[in-house]
This record gives sequence, structure tokens and C-alpha cells, in this order.
Amino acid sequence: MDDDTGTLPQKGDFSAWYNDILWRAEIMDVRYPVKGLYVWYPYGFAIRKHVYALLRNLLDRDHEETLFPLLIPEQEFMKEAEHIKGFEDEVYWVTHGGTTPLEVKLALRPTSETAIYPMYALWLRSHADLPMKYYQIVNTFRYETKQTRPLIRLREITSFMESHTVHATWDDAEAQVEYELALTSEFYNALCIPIIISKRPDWDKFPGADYTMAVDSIMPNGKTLQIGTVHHLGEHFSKTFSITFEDKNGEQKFASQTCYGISERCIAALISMHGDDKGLILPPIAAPVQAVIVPITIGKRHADVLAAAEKLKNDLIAAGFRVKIDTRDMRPGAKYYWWELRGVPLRLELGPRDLDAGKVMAVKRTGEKTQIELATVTAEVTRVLAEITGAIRARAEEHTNSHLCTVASMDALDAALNEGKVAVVSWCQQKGCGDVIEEKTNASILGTNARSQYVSATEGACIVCGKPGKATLVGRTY
RNA sequence: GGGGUAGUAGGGUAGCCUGGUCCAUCCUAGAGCGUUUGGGACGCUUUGACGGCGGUUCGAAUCCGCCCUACCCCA
Repeated sequence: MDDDTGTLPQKGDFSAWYNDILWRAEIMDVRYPVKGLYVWYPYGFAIRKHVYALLRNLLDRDHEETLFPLLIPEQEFMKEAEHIKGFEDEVYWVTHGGTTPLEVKLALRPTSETAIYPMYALWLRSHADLPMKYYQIVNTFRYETKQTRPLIRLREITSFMESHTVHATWDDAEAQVEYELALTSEFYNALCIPIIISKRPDWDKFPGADYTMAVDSIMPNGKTLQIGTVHHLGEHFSKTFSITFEDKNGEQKFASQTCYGISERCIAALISMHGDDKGLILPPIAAPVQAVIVPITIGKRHADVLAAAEKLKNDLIAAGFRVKIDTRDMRPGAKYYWWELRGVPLRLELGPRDLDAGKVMAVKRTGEKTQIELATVTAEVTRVLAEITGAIRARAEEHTNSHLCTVASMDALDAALNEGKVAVVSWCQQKGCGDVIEEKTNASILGTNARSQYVSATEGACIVCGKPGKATLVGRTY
């Protein structure tokens, strides 16, 4: 019997689970016949819509949304040498218009600095124009050579939020980096996804940045997934693209810039962090359907039960919830499994017995059944959804906590990594020692200056050379 | 970057070496009819495929070539 509960692989086999749930829960169809390009199913796209609505709301507090072209002329794209080096192997080029070769090749943006900054140079005149804080949510193209993976490593990133800000001074830009990290923390906290922020080592920073702050989450198998980055660009790009302004003294000055990105990896993290053996578990804030009503229609009570279910739906929708009623000709049990697979946080079962008692059975996706009064149902649903969010967050935090540890030797580091953990070590920040750590453990240095409630930073002797070092995160990455 | 292995209906498989079905097969798959419905219902009827392009051949899922895609392992 229990071997017949469905064919979704166990969450413990994370890779298989992930590949399967994408199509079973109708998030992505991976059968599109081009490598690294995938199709959003309507249900997956609805999840995306709610997640990105949340992101937009946060950004719109003090950014403005814009939209720049997909195509970038070769000469603009080639202006910033360091930047080019970072991307040249990954760029798709448009070389023809119809059958006519183009005189100027056009790059499909792998990221939009070189599309946006020439325009910023035109827009920025005076210190009074600063700061400028704009973002866009677009698709970008990267010719990935490593194995592609839906939502994680794509040749077309379909949902790239990139924010590009301009400031009068380096310090102002630094403050913006901090602000955007706070914004990111708020975003992921709302999605119940625990994060660790750290400063990437120099060899791993964004091409053309002064420094890169990265946001990582720990996946079920212990690998880390980078789900956000904030870069301090200093004056690299403003010098290249002549982004200057006249200050109060009438002098021309180069601006300082930041850029900041979040992609659909946030949805990969959402799915992976919360799901279980039965399927997705969506926090109510991201769920296309927050509560599903399953009418139990038996015998001659069809009409009564359906009418009551309809009223319940309308009451809840009027109260602002996203609710569906499932009247399909299926047995109730089959519907339960169907909605559980899709991660709907709350199921409301309404049958003759409940109706007579003036109650409805509320079943949490996180596993708990309670009866609630129909008379006060909107208040009760509000409370129960909040409890579900709390349970999801607690579980994710427990997972993250239990996958972090502090170690003081290479052997202990190796052991921790092989257990599927992310480790905190002391490192002197010299490239040589960094290489030793990465090569001996077959893992990556995520970064220093860890900021997370899950990491109590320490200083100590470098795990390789013994010189004074800083707390550094080491993990296996996606 | 370097190796493997594979692609057959919505999903899962057999067949391929040794070319020749008018009937491949299983399913939580599609369509239809009926009986059902408080944790994955059942009966009957029925639809549907050999990743793509080219080649060899009287004849190709099967042999050959190129391409595309997927998964796994190792830098």
C-alpha cells in the first residue's frame, strides 16, 4: 500500500526529486528542444508572479522600474575590458538581419551594464540627479557550457531582476550595497528561505566590480545555491562610459555605482527548501492557491454542500485570499494528493457533517488537522495561514542550522563537507591558501565577512598557513 | 573542459546485436459511456510512438553518417 503513494522520488534523493517535481507540480516543462531553455507552465508562472510581485513591492519603495533593450551593439559591449573577459565565452551574438550580415554585431545581453550605462551617461548631468536607482526584470542569455538545470543554470534566464544605482561617492554606493542586502534579506525572509550573506573572494567577484556580496542558501543535499548578488562597481564603469556629474563646486566627477541581481533561482530555492516527499510546500505569500475547498458531496446533499462551499469561497475571496474550489469528478482522496503535490498550504474540507455542525475541516500542508467555525472563518484562515508560514520558516531554519558547522582543521573540513555541510573556517585571505582549501576539499570558498544569524563569526589561525585569518564559508556549490 | 550512457504514445519499459506483423506491453496517461465519491474508485469501448535529417535496402524502431536533447561520472 505505502509503495503506491505516488511516484515522486523521495526528497532524500534530491536531484531526482527536483527533476521530477518540476513537471509533476507543473512548474517547468523541460522538454523544449533547445539546451538550457525551459517552459514555464501556467502554475509555475503563477508562483513566479507572486514571488516577483513581492520583489517588486520591496524594490518600488525607492527604486523605479525601467526597461532596456535586449540587444547590445558590439562596440558598447566591448568597452569594459574586465567585464568582457568575464562574459566573452558566454555571449550569444546576432550576426544577421534576415540574410544580410550585420555591419555591427549585436549581443544578446548576458547582463545589462553595457546596455544601461551609455544611457546613464546621457541621463546624469548634475549632483541633483543623484542617486539614480533603477531596476528591470528581463530575460538574459548566457551560453552556459556546464550542465544546465531548470531554474538554476540556464541559457536563457527568464526572470532576471537587475538593479543599477548611481551615487555621488564611493561611500554612498557602499551604503546602497548594504541597503540592497537588507532588502534581499527581507525578501527571502518573507519566502521563509534562510540565507547567508558573505563577501566573495576577489577571484570570484563580478567582472568589473570592486567587491561582490553574495547571498547563498543551503539546499537539501547540502550544496549551496547563490540566490542573489550585490556588487559595488566603484568607478570602473563610470570611467568607461563617462557617467559623470557636475558637483556643487561646478567640477565634473565620476559617479560610483552598484548593481544587484536576483533571478529565478529564488524560485528554485523556494521549491527545494520547503518541499517534501509529497510534493511542494508553498508559503502562503507565494502560493497561487492559498486555500483549496474540497466539497464532500455525498448522496442527496450535493446541492447544499456545493452552495455552502461556493459561499465559503466567495467569503474568503472577498477577504483577500486566493481560493479555489475543487468540484472535479474525482474522489476526495485523489484531490487531496493532487493539491498536496502542488503545495497548496491549506485545504478546507466541507461535507454534510461539517455543514450540520457549522464547521469546516482545515488541513495544513505542514501536517495538522483542525476544525474551524464557519461563522468566523476569515479570521481563522488568517490565523492558520500565519501558523503555516511559521512552521515552514521554522523547518527551513532548522535545516540551515543543522547544515552549518565550524571547523579548525583541514581533516575536519573535509569530513564536514562530505557530510553535506557548509563549514566555517579561518582563512588568511591569501590566494595560495584559498587554492589549497578548494583543491584539497573539492569545494569552494563562498566568502568572508559572513553575515547570518546562523553563523557566529570567529577569527583565528588560517587553517592552511596558521597566520591570522577571518571566518570564511566553505561549501560545495551549484 | 574530459569521459560515459541513453532517447520508442502524456509517463514508464520490451524489441535493436540477427532488417520483414495484420496484435508490443504497463501506468497515477488521453477521449467516451456508465456506476461511484469523508485519503489515490471500478467496468466496458477507444486513441496514440519509434528524437531530427540524410544514407543503404524491395523493405529500417532495428544497419551507417551527421545533428539535436537528456542523464551520470571525473577535472
